Amino acid sequence: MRYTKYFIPTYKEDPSEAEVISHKLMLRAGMIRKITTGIYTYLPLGLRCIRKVENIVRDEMNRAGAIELLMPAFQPAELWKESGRWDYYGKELLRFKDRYGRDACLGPTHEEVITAIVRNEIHSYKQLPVNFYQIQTKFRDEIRPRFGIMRCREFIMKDAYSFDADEEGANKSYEIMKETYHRIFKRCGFRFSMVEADTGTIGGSYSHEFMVLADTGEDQIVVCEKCGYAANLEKAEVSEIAEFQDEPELPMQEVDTPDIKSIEEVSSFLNVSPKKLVKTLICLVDEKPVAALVRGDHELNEIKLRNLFGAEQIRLADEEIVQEITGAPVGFAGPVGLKIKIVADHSIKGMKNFVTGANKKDKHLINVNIGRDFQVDTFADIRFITPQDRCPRCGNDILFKRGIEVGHIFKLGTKYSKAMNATFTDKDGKEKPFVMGCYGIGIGRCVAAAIEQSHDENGIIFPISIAPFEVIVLPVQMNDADVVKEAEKIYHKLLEAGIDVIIDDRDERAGVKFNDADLIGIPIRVTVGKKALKEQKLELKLRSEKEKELIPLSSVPEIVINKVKELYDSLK
RNA sequence: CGGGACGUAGCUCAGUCUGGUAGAGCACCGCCUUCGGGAGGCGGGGGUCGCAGGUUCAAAUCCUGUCGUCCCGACCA
Repeated sequence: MRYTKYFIPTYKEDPSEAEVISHKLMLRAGMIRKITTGIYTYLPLGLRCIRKVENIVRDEMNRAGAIELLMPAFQPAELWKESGRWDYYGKELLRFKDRYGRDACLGPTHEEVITAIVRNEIHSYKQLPVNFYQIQTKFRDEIRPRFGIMRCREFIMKDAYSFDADEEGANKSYEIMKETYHRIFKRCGFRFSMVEADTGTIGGSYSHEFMVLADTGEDQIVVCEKCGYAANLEKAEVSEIAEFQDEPELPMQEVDTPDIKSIEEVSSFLNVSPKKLVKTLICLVDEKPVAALVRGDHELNEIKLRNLFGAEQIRLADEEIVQEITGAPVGFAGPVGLKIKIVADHSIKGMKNFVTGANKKDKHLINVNIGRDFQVDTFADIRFITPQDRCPRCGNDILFKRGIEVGHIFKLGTKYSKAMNATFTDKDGKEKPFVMGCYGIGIGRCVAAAIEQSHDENGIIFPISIAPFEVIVLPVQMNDADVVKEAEKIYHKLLEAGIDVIIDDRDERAGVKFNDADLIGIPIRVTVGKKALKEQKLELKLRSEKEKELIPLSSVPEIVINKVKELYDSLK
């Protein structure tokens, strides 16, 4: 490719619309441009990176035996009503009516469509297992799109769906995808971690996320370096440690706490540690009120609570409902005398003489005790893990890290096949629902994550596997015929060798070219300058390293080709 | 949906408080010089100041509304 025949509109300054580094750099490098909130054009350079990631993904999916197809983005509402997600998915599903007034949506994911296809086309266990995948544009009307293409409303995703005859087969398919994902992300040059995750709106029995480790990541993950346990913060289990406090139960007492509501306020007003407080949160679990109890210094994990009840929706009750249930304004709720179901975190079990709200305005209770003053219906793990907690598997220290979710795999089981009546005939002649799995990779997000993970003050440092070009040939003096001639020669030799090379043939000053080459992150730079040329030499520089190397003109293109190979090998 | 910030040239921003001829740098076009880390000179083009009302002799500037953008949160995954 010739720079002058291509289109790479770079910016010198950070655009005001961007906050995080990958977003800034993608705009500056001329990779993407915003059309409206969460909607982007991939400019030629950005598209090249997208295609490189796609090709890695395609290559590895094919190797794993998955079969590529392409489903429509346009999806009729009927399918979503069959699966039950038309009502459940919420506003994130981009809905519309066609000219006849029929409900439809733009697909945020394709469980419904693939299940509809498979139930019509696959009828025998002999055709199983099978794994279909596609690389396609998805639509999710995110409530708050941000960070450029990291979280946007229209994005390219690889999604795959496996169908098996039984649990065992489904587990095998899941394991194959796990392995495949490790290979893919390795080839993308990521430092990443696979973590246990919640299944969210996709549903199913269990799932893992693949997180690229980066400080700016949206997700918090918890890892144990000793045993390898790793989980999304919201999923991370808390081990049931019962710290029984050995003290006599004191008489419960009501105290005045005028306008003292928050944990901090109560704690300092009564001069007790937040660990002596119990928070009572009134939640609506599928619209039924439940009181959730956690220690003052802990946070309720609503997802755990939702999963405990197997509920679809959960939310904190608003002021009116709290008033109705507790008889007091928000801030004074307590378990004593409550008529609704009470769920308490394990950490409450051993507490004695703690503080709670009194269900009266401006009153709290001190020296409250379980069993004597109120009953707990269920003890469960319903809080977020904290850095003070131990690894739920091995009991060692845990670390908190941040990550960018680039892949997510789900064991779906028969959730969709049952709901949509997708069955096959098994060996024994019986009709059975397919056991499914689904597997996603955010293609664009991979590009953003790569930048987030690897950049410096001059710009992007792409791993060679997803860089827009592998090599840039940079003639320094465009007014020197020899320099231009040699640069052209090298460019053509590399092209012939099958290298993805660009020559910066612009009549620009050297500084401009160097800065652009650094900004867009081309891994290998071959600089042709008249000084070195006099000695029959060229300069070779890796974007990832500071040092330059002079190489003999006669050794090109071999040295460069070897360098390319070397960089690829480092990603295996 | 709540809180905050912002909207002036392609980009980054000044000017708004205190109303009075719409600016700078970069980018773009032409000429000259320069040529290994975002060059310099001279000349030039480009903006209904987000939009709509209002106040005023006069509005980028003050008031009201509205749209859009970004950040934080809620929500969602």
